[in-house]
Amino acid sequence: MPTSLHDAHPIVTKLESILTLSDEEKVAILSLPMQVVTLRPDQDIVREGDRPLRCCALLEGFACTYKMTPNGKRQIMSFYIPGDIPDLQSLHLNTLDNSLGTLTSCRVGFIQHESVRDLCRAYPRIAGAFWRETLVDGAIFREWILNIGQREAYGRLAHLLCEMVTRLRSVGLVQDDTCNLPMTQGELADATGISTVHVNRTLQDLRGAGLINLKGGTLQVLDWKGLRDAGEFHPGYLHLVRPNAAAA
Amino acid sequence: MPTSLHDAHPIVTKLESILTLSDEEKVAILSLPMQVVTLRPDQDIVREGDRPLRCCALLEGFACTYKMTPNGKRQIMSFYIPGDIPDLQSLHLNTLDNSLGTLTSCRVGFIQHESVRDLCRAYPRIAGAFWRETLVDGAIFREWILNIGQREAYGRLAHLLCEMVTRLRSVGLVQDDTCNLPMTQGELADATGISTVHVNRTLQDLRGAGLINLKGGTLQVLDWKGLRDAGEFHPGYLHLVRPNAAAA
DNA sequence: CGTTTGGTTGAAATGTGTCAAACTTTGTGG
DNA sequence: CCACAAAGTTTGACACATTTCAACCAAACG
Repeated sequence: MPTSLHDAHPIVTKLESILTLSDEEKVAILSLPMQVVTLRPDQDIVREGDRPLRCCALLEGFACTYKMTPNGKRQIMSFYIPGDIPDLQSLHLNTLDNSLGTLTSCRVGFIQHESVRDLCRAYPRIAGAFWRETLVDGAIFREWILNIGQREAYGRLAHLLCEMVTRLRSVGLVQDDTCNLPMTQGELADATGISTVHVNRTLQDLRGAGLINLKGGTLQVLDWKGLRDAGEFHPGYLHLVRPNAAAA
Repeated sequence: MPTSLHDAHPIVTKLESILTLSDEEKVAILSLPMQVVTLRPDQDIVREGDRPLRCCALLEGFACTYKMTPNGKRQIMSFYIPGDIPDLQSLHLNTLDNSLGTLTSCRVGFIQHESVRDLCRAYPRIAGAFWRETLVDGAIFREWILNIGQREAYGRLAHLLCEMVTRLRSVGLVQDDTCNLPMTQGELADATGISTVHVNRTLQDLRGAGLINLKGGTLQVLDWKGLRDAGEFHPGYLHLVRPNAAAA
């Protein structure tokens, strides 16, 4: 629940799910000069090898980072939801080592690196908050390594669904165990390192077990405990401030 | 090649492989109060769930971060070599979401979080350097996700070996295409998400193809170009300042 | 020198990938 | 609003990379 008008802004909501900000800090963040753009689905925002001079804040929609292998295989490294700043790392890493693309239609806000740097200089706690946000990203990458490396398809997909629901819930995008989850089975496949066909069969298994209802871009969790157990999901790695809000 | 005496210190060598530091900054880093300890192989330094008040700098030896699944499977997320600060993230993430353990006997230096914070306050560029170091860690995690998710065993191991050689070379630990690589096949298995048995067979394939010579904890690269191609290895994601020093 | 740890081998079991086709939904232009 | 195209989902049969189990061998170590 928003405690003030400012909380309505996705970036602040997200930062507040990770730590607490003073009103002055919130205002400072909201005053960042930002160029807001609407993008269509399946569009690249930045590409591997680019040397961007700005960051991209996701305001509405779903996006992902990915890399291609020489043989044309794609690995999705991370899904991004409203409030995330998927390429915050470009602030310190000059050359992007992955591409960032939309999954759905997206509203994004571009912020010049210089503006972010100024903000960080003026408000060291905000600098820490941004740093922390990139560290949580890293924690999610680590969990994905475990997920892909050690779990078979069934648990792997269950875990991914748990993570998405938990993250969406933390920014208020889950109602009644139901949320928007618009990625295609092919995209789920590229994220989990499973073939599209097998994702399809495994989702049927999850449905058959009465855990979920996933259709037409909408996910309904029918049995949270069951899904959590299937994916051995423990939300600690997301480092949320209010983990209670995460557990259904 | 060390350009001054200070470069002899692993932490500075490492930071300088990622960016350039002024002499004053180097001195400041070297003046950090540090408790140096020698640890035995296969010892935990910190564990998942801990809330450490200090960071751990690896001065000598090999270490790794890992997580266990409830069924006792282990996933190694990252290998660490001299100069790395494996749990720098704990500066901003209070609860550790992975364990950190030694692979070999290690010399490590513990630095209080407060000392690091003071240093970051006094030298914003160093704060940026540390931030950058955690971002490079994140970039490596992303590459591992791709490696585990999209490549089969042969390429996966080749890629891992390329990465280790490149990182070791960047801190001066490779001579004549030969370096210390003391992890067991079981550890390579846990890092790549392959069974130990299959790691064994795949290493034999790599040897049979004339790419490497790995025995008794020593790796010799016989055909760098061949190994690089097998693993589709491109070192960009390591964000090294002198990428030339990386290519053999 | 025995014990432990790590490496190697073979055979059988299996989860997952591949290929190819059909079906369903979504989106769009006439 | 229908018709068509495009995109996404579902299905079946088969191939295969990798796992598992179990045993044996080699090296390291106290």
